[in-house]
Amino acid sequence: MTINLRDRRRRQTARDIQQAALRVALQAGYCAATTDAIAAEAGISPRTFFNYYPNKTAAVLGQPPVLDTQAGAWIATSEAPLVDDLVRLLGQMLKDDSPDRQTLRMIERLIETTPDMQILFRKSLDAISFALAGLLQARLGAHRALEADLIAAMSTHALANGVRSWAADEAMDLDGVLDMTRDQLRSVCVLLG
Amino acid sequence: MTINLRDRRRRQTARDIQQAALRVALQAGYCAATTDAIAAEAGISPRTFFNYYPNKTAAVLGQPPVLDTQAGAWIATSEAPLVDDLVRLLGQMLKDDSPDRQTLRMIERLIETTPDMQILFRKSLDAISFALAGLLQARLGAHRALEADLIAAMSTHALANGVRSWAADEAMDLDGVLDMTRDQLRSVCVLLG
DNA sequence: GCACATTATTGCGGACTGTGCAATATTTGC
DNA sequence: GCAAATATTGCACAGTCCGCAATAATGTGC
Repeated sequence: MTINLRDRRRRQTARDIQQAALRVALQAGYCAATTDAIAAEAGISPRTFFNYYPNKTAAVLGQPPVLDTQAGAWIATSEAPLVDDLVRLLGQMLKDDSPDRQTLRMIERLIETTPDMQILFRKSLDAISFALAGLLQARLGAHRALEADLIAAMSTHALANGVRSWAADEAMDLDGVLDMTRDQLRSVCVLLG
Repeated sequence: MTINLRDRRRRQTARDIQQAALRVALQAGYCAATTDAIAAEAGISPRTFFNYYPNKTAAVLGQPPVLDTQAGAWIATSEAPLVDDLVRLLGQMLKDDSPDRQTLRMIERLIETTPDMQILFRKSLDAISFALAGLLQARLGAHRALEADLIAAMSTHALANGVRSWAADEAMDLDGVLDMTRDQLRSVCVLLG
């Protein structure tokens, strides 16, 4: 149990720091929220803050979901329609992550007051996009590398749109996010002819 | 001539600083390239550096092309296929910008050594994506806001792919970039079914 | 329980970024 | 050439982030 217990504590502390960061940032504004103030709010030393997060942005956004490329390798050989496979894969990831609505709402509010945060939010999803692009390239072939990249970027983008709606709408569940993601991708295809 | 002359000097200095920044970053690595070193290389004081660029990233990437929403408003009412209109609009912007192959190549090389730069490169194109999303929403309607966002993101992404190929391939011209952009968008539609 | 190994926390010092301000230099309009 | 506008610079300062070493906390084996 030793490792798990420590890890659990670590994750809890990381979450506490994120909550503190969001509270301070929402109250004082993102730029005015110094790492010192966040550390104070979280009840840790300024130095410890950087043991948990490399920078202020990471602390505010927390750890984004991770796309497990091992567990998603099936997509390379699947013969189901691509959109369905994409949504299935992203759904797998989303449920592993089980995001916290309250936290996401605070992030939402912060983005409203600090539009620059939106770019940082997207950036935090780039790791997913990159991993997904790799999987898609395995499916589509190296000659479709650029397209794989585009589809990956658009899919994570669509998922992010869905998650933001989910955070705002109490009545929505995670499957609703996936439905929304699928709808967006299909609509784009139709619109682009 | 007064304003134009000063402006020309300003733009030239900005370009000089960018070149200096790229030289230093390529030689020492992006992280190790301090703003002081860049200023020294450009022959200006460290303080003057920040009169031209808000930060090191901006200096390295230079000013990205700007999508003129006035000149692109026609897309809202056009009845041509969307892909064609998108490519036409982006082509208009690209030709206004007349990018410098040599500079882009240095950026390319920098991205190769510092993969994080790729994210920053994309981020520098977000302003285009945002402007384009606005135009597309005018065409598609507010109920398609999410899709407009997705199409805008994917289009600028595809254009960036094209420009990077153009920088690498001496035989390619700007129309080739646009052809590539169109091909990518079409392929994505086909692949997504 | 007890000593031990591992890990977490903290303080300190330092390099770097970015900004405001005021002094100085340069350019421009007349 | 003179006065106004603009650009450059030095200086001081707040803030970010990291390396290092000392200290505290926690889990392991006995």
